[in-house]
Amino acid sequence: MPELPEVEVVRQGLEPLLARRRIVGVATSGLPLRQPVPLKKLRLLAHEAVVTAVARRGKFLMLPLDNGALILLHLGMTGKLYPALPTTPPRKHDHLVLALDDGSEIRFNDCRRFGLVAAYDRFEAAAPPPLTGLGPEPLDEKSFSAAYLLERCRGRKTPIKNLLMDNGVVVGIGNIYANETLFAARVSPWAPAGTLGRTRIASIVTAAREILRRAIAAGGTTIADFANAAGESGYFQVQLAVYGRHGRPCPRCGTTIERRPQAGRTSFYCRRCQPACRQLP
DNA sequence: ATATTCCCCTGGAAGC
DNA sequence: TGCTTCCAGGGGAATA
Repeated sequence: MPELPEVEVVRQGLEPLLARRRIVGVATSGLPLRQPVPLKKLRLLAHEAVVTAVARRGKFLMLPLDNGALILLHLGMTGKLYPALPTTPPRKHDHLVLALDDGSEIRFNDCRRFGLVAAYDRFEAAAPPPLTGLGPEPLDEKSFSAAYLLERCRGRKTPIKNLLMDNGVVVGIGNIYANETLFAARVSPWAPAGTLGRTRIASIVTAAREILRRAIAAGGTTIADFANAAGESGYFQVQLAVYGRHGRPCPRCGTTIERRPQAGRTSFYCRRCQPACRQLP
């Protein structure tokens, strides 16, 4: 569920609770997430170590430790992080508990278990496998530029939406924000990437950045159950133009929003604002 | 190499 | 009311 804005909102909420805290205990549910949770390695690397920061790369949360090690978290579709006291009753689907030196705990809860908890020692931490090969951060104007995206699209027949959701091209854009970005840029999700000219590509880059920024400012998008570190919902969903709005009027032209499957996910679009085959510069 | 298809898992909503 | 089916913000492996 969480895309870049939601992960960033979690990061912001988690930082004051976790940064500069010493980890004094680690516990897990024993159930595997996307991969098994490396309890022994976590205990070896994290016990009595201080979390120096709460950082983000794409949809990954990074907890660098003062001994050079790194804990990596990914929320998958349903991952949540919440603070608790040792006396707080555990919730169903808690899979990791970090006990801190101030007597509090940070718990990782993930109903569908598509999330990830990984740990890397000081030598591995420079290039943890899940982070290698990731594309630029979309909010970084230098690395995620029109020139960059144009180059990545060149010669590609794959639909632009698939490419936008490819974390090797640009990180953090999932199904919601890919749909919203393409609507804002007036580009069909099925447009072959290589057919888009500089103007369209530039609109996509600009629209993506603008929408992600606004979503972060709104606390993220809560469709079913996204919550920040304080357990609060986001409210960007009220600003969504097309995602989940099939059968309702396009906010720009009034045409009924349609939905169609695309590459295993659902695309929402306005057929009038985002005509399928339009060659533009 | 590149592009769909399926699968991991649980639970809520919609359909009958 | 109760049962069944479908669907979901991600990502990677297995197929074409």
